[in-house]
Amino acid sequence: VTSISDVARSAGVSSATVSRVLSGSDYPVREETRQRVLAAAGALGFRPNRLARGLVTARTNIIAVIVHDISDPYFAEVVRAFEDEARARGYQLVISSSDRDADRELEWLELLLSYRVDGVIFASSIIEDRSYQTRLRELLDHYRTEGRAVVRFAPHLAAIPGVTIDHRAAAASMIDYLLTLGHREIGMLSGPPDLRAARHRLAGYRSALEAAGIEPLPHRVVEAPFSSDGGAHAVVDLLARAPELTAIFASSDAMAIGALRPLDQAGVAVPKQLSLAGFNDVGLCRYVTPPLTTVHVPIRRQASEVLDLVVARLAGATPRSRTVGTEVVVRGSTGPPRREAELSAASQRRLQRWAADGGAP
Amino acid sequence: VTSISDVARSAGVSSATVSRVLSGSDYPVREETRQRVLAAAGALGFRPNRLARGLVTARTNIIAVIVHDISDPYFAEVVRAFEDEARARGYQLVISSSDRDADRELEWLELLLSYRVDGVIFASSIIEDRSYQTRLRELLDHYRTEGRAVVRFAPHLAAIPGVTIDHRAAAASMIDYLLTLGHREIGMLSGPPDLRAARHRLAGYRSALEAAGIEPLPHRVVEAPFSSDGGAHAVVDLLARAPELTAIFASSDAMAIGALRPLDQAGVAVPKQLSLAGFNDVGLCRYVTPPLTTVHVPIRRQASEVLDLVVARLAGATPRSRTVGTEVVVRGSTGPPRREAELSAASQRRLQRWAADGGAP
DNA sequence: ATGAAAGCGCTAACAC
DNA sequence: GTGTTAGCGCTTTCAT
Repeated sequence: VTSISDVARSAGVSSATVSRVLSGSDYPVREETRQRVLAAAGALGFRPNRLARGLVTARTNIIAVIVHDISDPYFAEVVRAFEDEARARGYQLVISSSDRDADRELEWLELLLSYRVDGVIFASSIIEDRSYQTRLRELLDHYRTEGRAVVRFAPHLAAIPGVTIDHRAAAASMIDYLLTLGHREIGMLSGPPDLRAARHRLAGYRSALEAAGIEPLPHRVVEAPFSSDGGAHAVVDLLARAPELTAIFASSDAMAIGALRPLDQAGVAVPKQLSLAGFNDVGLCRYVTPPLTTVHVPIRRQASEVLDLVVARLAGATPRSRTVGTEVVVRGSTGPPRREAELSAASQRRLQRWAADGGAP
Repeated sequence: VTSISDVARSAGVSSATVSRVLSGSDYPVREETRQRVLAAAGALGFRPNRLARGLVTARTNIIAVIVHDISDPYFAEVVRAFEDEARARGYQLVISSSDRDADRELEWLELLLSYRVDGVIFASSIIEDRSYQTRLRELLDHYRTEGRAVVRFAPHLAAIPGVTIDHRAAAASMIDYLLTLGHREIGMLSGPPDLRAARHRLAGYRSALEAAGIEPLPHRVVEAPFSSDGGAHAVVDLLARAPELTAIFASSDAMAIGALRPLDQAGVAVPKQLSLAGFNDVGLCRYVTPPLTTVHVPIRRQASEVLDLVVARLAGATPRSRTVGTEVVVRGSTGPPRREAELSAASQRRLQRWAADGGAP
């Protein structure tokens, strides 16, 4: 209701002076005048209108982050990290779940552009879809020409600068660890094949096995959504196809945690009869039973560096992409392989029954 | 880069006409003219500047939601629900984690006001702090006079319309259920006492016990943060003080899930030796071991109704608050009480040791 | 049905 | 060091 000219009148100065004081400009203003403005603004409870400011400066101090699904614990942690880092740099965060829906994501990017957000962070892996990528490139051109920052936190368009992990190497490191434990029959709960991150992790699984002289058998991999539900159903499928497995690497912690449920129900002891590992190291890994061995991803550091890239881009620099390291965190869900060649027939039956019962707890 | 006047020129009409066509106004425009405008806008790839629009209409189509911590699985689900509901109504969502920090929350409210968000949803329980509440009321007055919507999803200022659950009754219903199972020594892992939701749940616990003729003993309640970490440490404390407990009601699922860890480590079988129940029914409850008995909260419905309130407020109505029901969901973490009076000395020692080891998994 | 013009609240030249 | 003024891109009277 109260505008800059009200403050100006009240302080007996021009609106330009008020703006210079209140916008944090480094324009010289006499100390006494400055105090008068500040006092008037305080007395009037003045809040500058950010829309008006954004309209003239073409900067909003808003950064958008696009994730697949904010309700996924991993993304929730990621968003939180971004929020803290953004705040520390004076930016606000807008979030959006794309649900891995290409159209929705594009629609969002257009909308964000019309809100003149300063930058967009892709925290979700790129969707492998031709027409999406073409449209995407067009939009990104708009962002570029307007001097807005586009940065990636996940494997996305290579042209976008970003701070990512090496999903392939990270997955391979976990497989290497399982090999060290003595496992040879290792299966994988892979993520959605249209997501680059999922494909990279799968590639890491395969290459690590090959490097150890083990053929990566197709029936030992099953694809599912990155969710607990996905993991729960997928593990039943996988063990039906490949009862010889002594270890399973899940492409996400959520999947691994989901897999624990039917295994527990069917009396398959983890890690005694079957080792299970996840990916991401969400906070929850420490709290499930057994605590989950997983690939630790340094989310906060990654987020911090991503924000640095955003700031650099906005300052006109052309920063280079970086990769941050991951490491295997050993907890209770992995151990040496069991001696028997196959999971007991009884366990297998119980697993099937669990699935037949609709996966009830 | 391209503005409404570019479109106007290209279509051979005035910018007013373009605005009328593109802003979805119901102002009459000849069909042929409308088509010409649409074609020109399409050809130019025109995106209206939302800041400019917001500056004149004083509406941004942005709704802010304030939660305590987006990385908490419960709030992550809540935010997701809001996101979907907001999108369905043509609004965008800005989120903010207040971390239960009064100053930060107030700062946010000011900032949101300066961004001219159409509404604010308090998804987090009010902080019991005098000076905070005074400042809060002032700010809310600003929101009111500017015709912006402020709605609550959690127990907050009673003056704010909202859709909430009855935390007291919900907690009592869980205690009633435990009583039905035969428990008499029931403890509680309560949340932060400065949060109204936590206090309401505690009150429900007490009143349910009293109604059953059981004195609610103070040493059977321990307060902790709503997190898994909080629950893990608190359960150790609680059982040290009250080894006679046969059941524990945790004020949040995260706490309950956290509590499972030390219990498992110490060999305290859940529910055989100790029943454990949570609150909220986050997706994860189904996947922990054992699956968690908890109070189901209809988040999506609640979120949907909250958005309805927001829309109603923005339309000038003064909708009334509503309460939605909750229900006890029985899963595997609760059962009849054990026969022994106390937890075994060995278990107690192991619990202590777990804590002494720094709560390592 | 359409256009001209006056702002919305702010910043950024430019003048003094 | 301070004030004047011209927009930023849009919506909205008010004419016509």
